[in-house]
Amino acid sequence: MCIIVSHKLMKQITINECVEHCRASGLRRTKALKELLITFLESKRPMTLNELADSPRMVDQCDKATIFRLLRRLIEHGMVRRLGLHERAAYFTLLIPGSHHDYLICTRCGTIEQVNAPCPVHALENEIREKTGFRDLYHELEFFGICPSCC
Amino acid sequence: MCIIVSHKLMKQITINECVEHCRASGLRRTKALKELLITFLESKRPMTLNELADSPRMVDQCDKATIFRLLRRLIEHGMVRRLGLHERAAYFTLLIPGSHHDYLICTRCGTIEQVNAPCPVHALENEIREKTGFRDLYHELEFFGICPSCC
DNA sequence: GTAATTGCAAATACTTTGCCACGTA
DNA sequence: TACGTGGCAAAGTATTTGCAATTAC
Repeated sequence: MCIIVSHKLMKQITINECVEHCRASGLRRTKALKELLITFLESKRPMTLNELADSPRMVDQCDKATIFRLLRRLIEHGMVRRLGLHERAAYFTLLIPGSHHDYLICTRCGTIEQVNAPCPVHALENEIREKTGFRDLYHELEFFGICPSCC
Repeated sequence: MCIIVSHKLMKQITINECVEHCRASGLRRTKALKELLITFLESKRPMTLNELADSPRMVDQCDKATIFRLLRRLIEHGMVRRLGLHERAAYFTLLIPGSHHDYLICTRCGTIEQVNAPCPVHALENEIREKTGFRDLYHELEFFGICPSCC
């Protein structure tokens, strides 16, 4: 069995899988849905609503509100995730030297608490610093889930 | 030497240190600044602008615009950090089963790229799942820094 | 035919700035 | 006194919704 698959073919497979998954979830097979999925698969990094709407595939193709509602449906069906711990608003944190914290957030009630455990990413951070040449490196680590009270 | 310090005293020390640090950076010793720092130190978790403005210490005390500008100054002086990889807008990402990525973001030019290394937090994630009873746990990990092109 | 989806425009919400008064150094 | 800071109000930008028209099934 051949495990060497062209990226194009791979993408094609994944797109069809994605569309089928959406169909199975009750979504309709619309052009906007397919184009959005392709845009995501081609991007390799998280995208904002504006970036999605302005991408070559979607501009002049469908309204920003449509993409917004598509994203919402895809999130509801677990196919898309909205990054970060914000509900619209930005979060700020005080930086105390020598004090780093990771957070555990309930996606249902929104509670944010500190994780009281040694942060396991320092080694990777050092590796990245050495290999990429990035300066002033730091990281953010958040765990999300449904807390016992909300289960 | 006594290492047992009351939380209240500890906080007092930290607040004074913070205020002094601000003074050394050229900021003025205003009431709003001190109240904001105390609010942060009392919260133990990241806060939004609205949360800060509505907190008991700050409500009816100073304007939201004032807090906004204070936060901006504190960020400029490296005493506060704004969480997440957003410049105002939310980021979305497609969820492909079995595919997890961490990201490396340049805080100067905004470039976002995938980190091609095994993610080191699975063990901690399992530990959190067992110890806290959170369900449907997942995590986000981002590294921030200044990329070689921007240095 | 029916129900989901879309476009357009309007409403919300969060963020940011202008301007002048005020307080800190 | 001089300049950073504050309050208030308005502007700017992102998100979200209402409704009628359209499209997928």
